Amino acid sequence: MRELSERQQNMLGFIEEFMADYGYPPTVRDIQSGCEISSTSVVDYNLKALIQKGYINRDAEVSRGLQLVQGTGRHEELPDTVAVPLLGTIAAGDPFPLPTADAQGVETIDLPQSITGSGENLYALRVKGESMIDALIADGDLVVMEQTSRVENGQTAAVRLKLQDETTLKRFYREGEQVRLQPENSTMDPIMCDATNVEVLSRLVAVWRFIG
Amino acid sequence: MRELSERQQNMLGFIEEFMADYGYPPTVRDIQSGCEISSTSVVDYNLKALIQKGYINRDAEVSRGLQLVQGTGRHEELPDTVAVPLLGTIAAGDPFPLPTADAQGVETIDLPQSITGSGENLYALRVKGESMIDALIADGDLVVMEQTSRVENGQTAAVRLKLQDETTLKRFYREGEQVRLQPENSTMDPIMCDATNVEVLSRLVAVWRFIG
DNA sequence: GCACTTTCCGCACTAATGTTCTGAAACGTA
DNA sequence: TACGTTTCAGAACATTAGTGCGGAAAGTGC
Repeated sequence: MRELSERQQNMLGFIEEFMADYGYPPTVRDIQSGCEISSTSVVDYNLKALIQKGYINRDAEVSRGLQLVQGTGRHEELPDTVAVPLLGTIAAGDPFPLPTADAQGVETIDLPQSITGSGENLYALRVKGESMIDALIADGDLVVMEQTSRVENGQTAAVRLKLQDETTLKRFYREGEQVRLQPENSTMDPIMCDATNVEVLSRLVAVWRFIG
Repeated sequence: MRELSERQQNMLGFIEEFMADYGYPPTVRDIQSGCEISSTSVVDYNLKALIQKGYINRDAEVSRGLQLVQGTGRHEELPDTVAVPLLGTIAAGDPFPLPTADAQGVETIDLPQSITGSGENLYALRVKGESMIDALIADGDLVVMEQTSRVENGQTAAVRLKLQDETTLKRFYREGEQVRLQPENSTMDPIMCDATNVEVLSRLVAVWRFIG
């Protein structure tokens, strides 16, 4: 994607604006007057440049035959939501699931992009039972996890205790050679264990409880 | 919005399809061949009918000068998200806020339409402090409420105890002349009180906890 | 300066395209 | 059947609008 001259930027902006206003693309002469260009052939010349550089498509001999190429505009709308795969349920005692290669036909849930960001490495699980009540997560809640092996102190993570072969969701604090795993619920006591015994599986990104 | 003849329905469908395919509207002759119509004047005639009936707009003497009128199409996409007003914070002891007439400039949060439904009467509050820990709601959580005075048994609602002048968020069970208010956290005891002393303010629809 | 490329200009040409006119067919109603 | 309205047909017309050509201006590297 090469750079655009000032005139080409003007034209591209005008085309975007025009299409938003009118719902159909401008003619060569619309662009000419809109961008104060002295000749239609100059518009044609720069439209060809825009095609060459991959910003628009154009159907020959078709009036208003312009199409904006997706992903190049400055004023494009981002999709409102990201589809996050819902990989199943997590129940007390179950090993914490990890995302597998995207199987087709997996159920997904839509989450606002403003919250999920890019949605990379995210997956969701439905919580079954009271196993996470100490993390203020109830039966039926939806938890959104990000698969990662690195968490910051104070973040909530799904961790596996290797020796005990247990998986649990706790706040994670590295304290020297030790790791402190702190339940969300302040009335419960933290667990201390050796850092080598702790494997971080994923990070809690969000909890979504929806009451019909 | 009057009814359309078969030909007009065909034409409208063709226009929608064409615009989805090409990104710009069809010409009169595109419609003519696409709908197998024998004359451009017939297309023109029926376009005028579609304008008359409110399905499209048309700019005179402008090639491809068609615009679909919003809200009339069969294949239109619904918006992905609903903007729910974020009316402020709720802290321990505060009276539970109720939505006021839509003040302009209120911050909003986008929630997926699949979850919120129409979004009628919904508003959101940021939870401050541990006041709702017994409802499994943590500091910083976002609660989505629906303003209503009617709740079903077992739903979680914001209720005001008139005599005590207290507001609280509990599961609501009507039991004859009494109301049982049950904390979400099963280790805590329910409150029983007289039905006349309980005013339902709003219903908990969702809890959203997001960890940066 | 000189050669070369990029960009611009004005204009003319022609295809694309909306519009209109006359009349006919189809349809409903008295 | 007679009449008015709606819809369709075919053709011609008038703009609209894309394209191409010769040449000029502006920038670039030697």
